[in-house]
Amino acid sequence: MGRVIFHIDVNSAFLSWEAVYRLYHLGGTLDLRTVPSAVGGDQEKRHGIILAKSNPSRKYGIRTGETVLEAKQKCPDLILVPPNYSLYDRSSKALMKILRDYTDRIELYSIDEAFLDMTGCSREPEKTAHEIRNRVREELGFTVNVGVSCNKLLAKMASDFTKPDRVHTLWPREIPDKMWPLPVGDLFYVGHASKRKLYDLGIHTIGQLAAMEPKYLRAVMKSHGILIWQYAHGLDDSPVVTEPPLQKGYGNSLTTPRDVTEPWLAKQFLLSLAETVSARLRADGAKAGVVSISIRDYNLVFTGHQMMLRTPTDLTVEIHEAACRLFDELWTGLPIRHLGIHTGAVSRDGVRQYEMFEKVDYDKQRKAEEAVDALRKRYGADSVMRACFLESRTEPGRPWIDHMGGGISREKRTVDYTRENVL
DNA sequence: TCTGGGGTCCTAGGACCC
DNA sequence: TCTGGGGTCCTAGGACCC
Repeated sequence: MGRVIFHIDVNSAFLSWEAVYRLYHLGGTLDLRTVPSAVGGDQEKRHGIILAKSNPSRKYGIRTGETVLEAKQKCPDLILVPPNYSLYDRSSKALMKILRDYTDRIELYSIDEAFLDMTGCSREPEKTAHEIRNRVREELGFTVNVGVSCNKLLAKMASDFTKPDRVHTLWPREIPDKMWPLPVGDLFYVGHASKRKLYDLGIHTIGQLAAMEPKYLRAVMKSHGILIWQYAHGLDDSPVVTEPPLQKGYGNSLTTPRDVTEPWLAKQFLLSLAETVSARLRADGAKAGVVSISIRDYNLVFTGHQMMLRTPTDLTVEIHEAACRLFDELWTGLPIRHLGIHTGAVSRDGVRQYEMFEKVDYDKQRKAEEAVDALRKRYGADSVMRACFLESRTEPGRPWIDHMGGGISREKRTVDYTRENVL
């Protein structure tokens, strides 16, 4: 007996959730979904890309990922709203709660997508799919597409057919009719680079890809060639994974409001990033054995540098120290647009190996950072702040570093808990 | 055209070991 | 001075997803 897999996909998730919020929680009268509108980042802070768009804005050729500026040029009347991640989190949880009424074999694929393993359910799959679709619309106010098939790949391809508020099947026998005529770039895991390679080979549709000799694809595209060839035939036996796998790494990165040319300022941004990364490590009881940084310069050229730590750590100070060393080794002096810290080689054994000559007293430092974590959890991220951030905030001519504190007031409590480690 | 931020996996090359 | 082959670890970079 074959499997039955659903893929649930929220239509224009960020935008729909904002639209519903404005209608039902703020009592607004305009439904953003009915006019050209989009969720986009703040241009002032150089975060200006389109994250989600309404259906009517499709007519203007607005695409997800393009700059807010481009979108505005295409449609001057475009209504832009800022992202609201806590709203998305709540909306996602409400959706998942409904889905759990149908099965507990759910894989949360992303904030707005899930796979359901419906194998063995007595009801007809399409009927259940329509019930889910209707319930989400009626109870939550936004719409979903449901893709129905026998594996995750086909279910996902199916949910991407016509939108919104639709159920589509893509059973294996339907592949030639429903999937093979599609442009090859629509296939899962055929991104920009693969698409270009395939076009160079004269492959424009999924059907043409399916007709290729897999050995040939392997020669051109390595193992990825085999993967997408299998996908073009609808082959996928990956299971619906209920338990989220342990995270392999923790990272934070940011586009600075303006290009950074001074090392001290770059290192201050790195401190801010080290704080959030290490707080997440501590919250998960994890330690990182590798620290890496990335720099994107004003020409948008990406570079990275990494190092192994002698001892895995979850301390802000140690991750920051490593990041600064890497920065000094990597930075060529070009103005910086984007900075990132990523950690890897994560261990979760809960013990700290002590070195012969510890630079910092781990236990003492760990307690201090833990105390700050607790305060921030209770009173908000801005409740505790390093003195260096306060000072730089008030330094004349640098008001733009503001965002690092999220706009704190000077009256708020500040604890400089690692004076000696501040730059 | 002037591109955010969070991840995962794969590959190639160099260092090093036997 | 020149020379093999196999294996592991580390790093850089690319590709993909949302």
